[in-house]
Amino acid sequence: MSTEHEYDVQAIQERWLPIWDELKPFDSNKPGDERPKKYVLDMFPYPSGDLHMGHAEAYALGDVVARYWAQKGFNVMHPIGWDSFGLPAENAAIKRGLDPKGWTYDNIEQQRTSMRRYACSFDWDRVLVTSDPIYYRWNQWLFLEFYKRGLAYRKNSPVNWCPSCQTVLANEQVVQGLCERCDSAVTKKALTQWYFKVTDYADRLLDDLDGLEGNWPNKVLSMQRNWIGRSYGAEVQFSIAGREEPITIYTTRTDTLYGATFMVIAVDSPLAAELVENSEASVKAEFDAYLEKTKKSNDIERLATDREKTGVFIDRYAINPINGESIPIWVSDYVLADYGTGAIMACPAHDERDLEFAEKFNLPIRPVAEDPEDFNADGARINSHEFDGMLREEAAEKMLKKLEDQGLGKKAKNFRLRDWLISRQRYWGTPIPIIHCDGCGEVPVPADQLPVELPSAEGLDLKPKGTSPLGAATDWVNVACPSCGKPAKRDTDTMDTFVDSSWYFLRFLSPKSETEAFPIQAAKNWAPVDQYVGGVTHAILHLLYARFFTKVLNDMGMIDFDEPFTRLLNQGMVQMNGSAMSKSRGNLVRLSDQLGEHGVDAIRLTMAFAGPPEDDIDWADVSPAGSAKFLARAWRAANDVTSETGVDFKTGNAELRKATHSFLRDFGPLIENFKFNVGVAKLMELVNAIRKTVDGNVGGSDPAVREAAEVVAIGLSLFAPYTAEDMWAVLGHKPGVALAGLPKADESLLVESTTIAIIQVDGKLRDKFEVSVAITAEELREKAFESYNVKRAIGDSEIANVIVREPKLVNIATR
RNA sequence: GCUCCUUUAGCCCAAUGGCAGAGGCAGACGACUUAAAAUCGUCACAGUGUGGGUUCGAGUCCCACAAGGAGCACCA
Repeated sequence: MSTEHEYDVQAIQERWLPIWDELKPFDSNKPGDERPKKYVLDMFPYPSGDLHMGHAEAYALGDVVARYWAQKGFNVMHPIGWDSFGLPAENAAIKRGLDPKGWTYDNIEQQRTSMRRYACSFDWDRVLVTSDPIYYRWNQWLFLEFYKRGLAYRKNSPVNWCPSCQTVLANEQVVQGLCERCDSAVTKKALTQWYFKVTDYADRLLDDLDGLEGNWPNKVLSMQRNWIGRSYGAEVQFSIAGREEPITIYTTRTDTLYGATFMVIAVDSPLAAELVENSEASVKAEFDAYLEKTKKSNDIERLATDREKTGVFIDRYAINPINGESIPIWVSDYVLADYGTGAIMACPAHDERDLEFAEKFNLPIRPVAEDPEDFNADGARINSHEFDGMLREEAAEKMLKKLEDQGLGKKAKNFRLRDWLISRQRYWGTPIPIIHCDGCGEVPVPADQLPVELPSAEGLDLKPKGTSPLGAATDWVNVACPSCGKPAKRDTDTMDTFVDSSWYFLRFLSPKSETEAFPIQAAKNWAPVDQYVGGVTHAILHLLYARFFTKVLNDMGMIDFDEPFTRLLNQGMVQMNGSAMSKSRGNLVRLSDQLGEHGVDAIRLTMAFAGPPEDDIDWADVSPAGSAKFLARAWRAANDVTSETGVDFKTGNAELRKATHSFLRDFGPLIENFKFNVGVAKLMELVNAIRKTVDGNVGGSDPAVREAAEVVAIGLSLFAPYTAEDMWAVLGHKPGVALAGLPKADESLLVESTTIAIIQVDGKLRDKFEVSVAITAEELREKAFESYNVKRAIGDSEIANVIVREPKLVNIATR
């Protein structure tokens, strides 16, 4: 405990850290531990430097949850690791001419030290680092398992391409259509790349979101639903003059088939290329010019919403199967090559985009709805022969039936979700464990030859140049084919780092294992994650990929659940003066400065108290100095206790005991519902009550004061571990307030014999008085009518209704 | 354009459909002090973005609108 009668933040921090290292209160692997299990996980950080304010918020809030369950008597597994592969390390290395490895591991050490000082309740025996071969070996193993199941495959398709950096970019590396590194306009380029077949799981990924309702933020659920974007419709076959095979189009509006006046095909699709193959030179030239222009156009132009429609008529015709009509075929960039079949029927009378196109190129517009105002064509059909008069739904159904009978159409669904492009032409990532052999083709690296370790970066030019830097590591690239033994080459691409983070929560069960990705039995005991905590920035990609992996692992029989994160808490961001903190904006608040000025506990408490955790915190609006003041106040309250440990609380001051136990009743539900700010407010209330009791005529010797101070120390341990531990010592206890346990509220202390009854007339408060809680409805009603204020409010009005909710309320409604 | 969130005191934020205020910041006043800081105490301040509706009763439920924010975006 503090020797001075004064709250010394720095001294307290230095005192307890080594003692906790000894005690290991958050070791989740104690032999014979009988406590029920709880898996609490914070999204692991990228080691891009020291911890910043965002980390401070995330880990403060994650710690509240983890420490709460520990106080509730659970064996909490709260592990930490580093998501340490990726571009920032590589870019830093290029800039400084260093090995990405050194930069990465230096940062990890710095963050580890900062986390320890920040008193994170991590289990330090379960650390993982994704750039360790012992970790990424299992990325490779999983890749090969996916490959076996046809879930990992290579295909040639257009990808984001930065012409200046000469590299493929992930969607997330394209910012407003510009390369995040060099700000040049990103274009598309066709390349052969590795993909994971997420689309095979699209239905399950969408449908299973329903089961997360209530436990995941609605925002995330709707973002995921949006992203997956399932639509129901039909595939319809249009035969083509001069082509044997018909063209299949996808539509959600079979009911507008009679309004289809032309067909549009994605200009960059293989189908379009094929259709113009033997066209007249003039058509072909026009097509080629347009295709070239489209390829050069970048996302900036594509994003412009008011962009005029463009396209080329390719002098070919399709037959509309519903009426045998011949319609012209156009190519355009407004039809996407990789959605549906890359071809649509255009119904300009009932589709805004088609209408715009038709107007631009003077194509016929034929309405199929009776009411000219009915753009959506919900009402009665016209121009639709035997279907005339039918409403949208019936028309859709019957037209599809007709097509089905002729074998020209069938029900279909489509997803906005695309397969996951996982290959990167970069050095700092998990090598893809495939060997390319001229004779045998793609050959998986045999499991007993894993891991395929990254070669040293020494001598490699890491600068992006369109192909992976690993290609230059000739000793590494050239290997014997595992199948035929002839000279072959390793795949030189590395995996997207989202692969690493898609299953790391399972690796924590045995981070050091060299024989398995994770132990199946331990996964049964510990997983899925009971509580996941992290930023909303990962609402789509990371969470979707982790859900995908979980479903695949479930299908592989390795786990018995199919959702990885039972509950999810998304904390907001820390801002300064209304905007995200950044060096260039000049509003950067340094965590180390804040910790130095106010102490770890005050910063953690401020994060929890600022407001609901999912809201952004504006650092200009909060008061770490105020938090520090409260901590000192709480600490002094403990110092004011003069009774001995173990004193019988029952004889203590009744009023304070009641405050203590109503705190104990309210606190748990508040934390479990993530109302940390309210929980802190309740602690402040209790400290105020102690102060009042001590300074009043009861004094510090009353047992109720000790009881209240001990409860404050335990409750405070969730937010301010150093102060709480010191208070615990001041109160005469052995170190270990983190596991002291939250006492149960004594309900008998909370029973009221009287309450205040509210009397309303027409919903307005007119009188209130104290009544027994046992009062009958009849008695309360009578008392209400005796009130002078009530009589006056009623006046001459006639009474229409009297609502009595004894013992609290009477509402008299007048006419 | 589509989807979603938010709006309560000068500020950050509470309030199982039942007295609008739990807590804090900033503020005023007082006690302690030679003084200041720290500490302790007391106090003031809104009727819940706007307009409707449901209800005995609405900050809370429903509808429309406004403002601010987030995500997706030519997905046929």
